[in-house]
Amino acid sequence: MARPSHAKENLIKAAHELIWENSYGSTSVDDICGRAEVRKGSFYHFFESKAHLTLATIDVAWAGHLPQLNEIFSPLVPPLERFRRYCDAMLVHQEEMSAITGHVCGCPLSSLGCELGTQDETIRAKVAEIFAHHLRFYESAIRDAAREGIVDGTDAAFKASTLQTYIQGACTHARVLNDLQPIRQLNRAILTILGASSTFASHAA
Amino acid sequence: MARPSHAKENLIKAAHELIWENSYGSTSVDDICGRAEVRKGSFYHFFESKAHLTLATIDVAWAGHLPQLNEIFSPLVPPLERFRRYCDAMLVHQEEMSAITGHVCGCPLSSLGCELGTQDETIRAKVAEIFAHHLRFYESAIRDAAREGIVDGTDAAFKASTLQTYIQGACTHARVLNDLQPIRQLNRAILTILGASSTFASHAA
DNA sequence: ATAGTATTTGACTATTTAGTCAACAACCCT
DNA sequence: AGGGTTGTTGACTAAATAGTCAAATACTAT
Repeated sequence: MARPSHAKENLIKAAHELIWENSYGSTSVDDICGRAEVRKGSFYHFFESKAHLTLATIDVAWAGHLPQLNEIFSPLVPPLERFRRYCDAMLVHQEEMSAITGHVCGCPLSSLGCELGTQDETIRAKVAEIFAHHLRFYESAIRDAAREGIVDGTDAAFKASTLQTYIQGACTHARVLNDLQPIRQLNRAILTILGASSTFASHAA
Repeated sequence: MARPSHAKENLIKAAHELIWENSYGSTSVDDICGRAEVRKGSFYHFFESKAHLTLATIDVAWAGHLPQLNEIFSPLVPPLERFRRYCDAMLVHQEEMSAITGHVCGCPLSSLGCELGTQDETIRAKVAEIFAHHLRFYESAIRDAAREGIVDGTDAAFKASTLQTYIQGACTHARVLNDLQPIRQLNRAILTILGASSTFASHAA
């Protein structure tokens, strides 16, 4: 071992920020190196290519996100409150990014997956895999809610995937409209989709 | 007047296809010229830049789409059937593109708006404007359905925007998963969101 | 202290990219 | 028929881009 370095993590952080704020296509290796304050030689010391760095970026982001998901979707939390907290956290996150960048940025994974979905199969598959993980959180919350009689439990899998589609739509839509409204309405829409009355919702919360 | 030409429309068609199939960022002016079989000088004779061509592409696509929307969402069509036809048309469209390209391509407007939302305000605004038009179709269908007692009519605007968010999510999600499933489930999910029982749905259809 | 290893650097190449331009060609109108 | 206008062409520039590499450097472990 020799010479400790923050270059690798700086590059990952810079890439994550730039791609999220702008796009994969408009973010050059030079841009990433510039923000990370790392020279290009170091970039290629740590990563084979921009695509490889992007994969690492996804891994690191997911590793950082999972503990939060585990906390929010903990079986100890009442099921509808899990969604409420999830939506709250997302709104806070989006508001922060919006304040920093001046734009609503949406979901980095979703935007990236959409942009590269037809072009880079490795990245597409990784994004899809992480979405599959999310689905399990939703599904188990729906089943728990069904057990408590708060929502109809038939076809929890369909409901979960409907929720996921909706959540992804809210992020995309917010970015396109440059307006946080779709994310503000997220929890309400989720309750609508689940067929849980808002009375129930405030009851659960 | 002099010298009739298909160059302009060829360029618009090529740009639309390439950007939809791949992405804005990965589609170069040379790519577009190549597919359109038009030389670069002609490109810049008709368009100031790639962004300007893209704007024209959106305009042309929307002009071509509007008549179909008017037909599908005609007040003469029973309201829930409008959505059913809309979903059917979308699925057919997506299946065609998927067969041609080998990938699920999603909604060109949505993908483009998402990719450029934070970068090109002109394009973002135009995409948002077209989405606003769509919203009116949804909203009027919901109101008509409410008048017939098929769905709850309180807050039709919220329901319409929820639908739009969902539809956009389905397109994005289908692209990311490279799977038509979210689009196949679209109509069912729309009925769920509207709170119309599937019995009602098949009744209306 | 120093040997070994991981990291850093900046200068380098080759390719792709957007965009320009002056000369040329085809068509319409009169 | 031929003048004016519009469209076409290909060669051009300048900038951006991904990626390479050999030499230098700084740390760690012994």
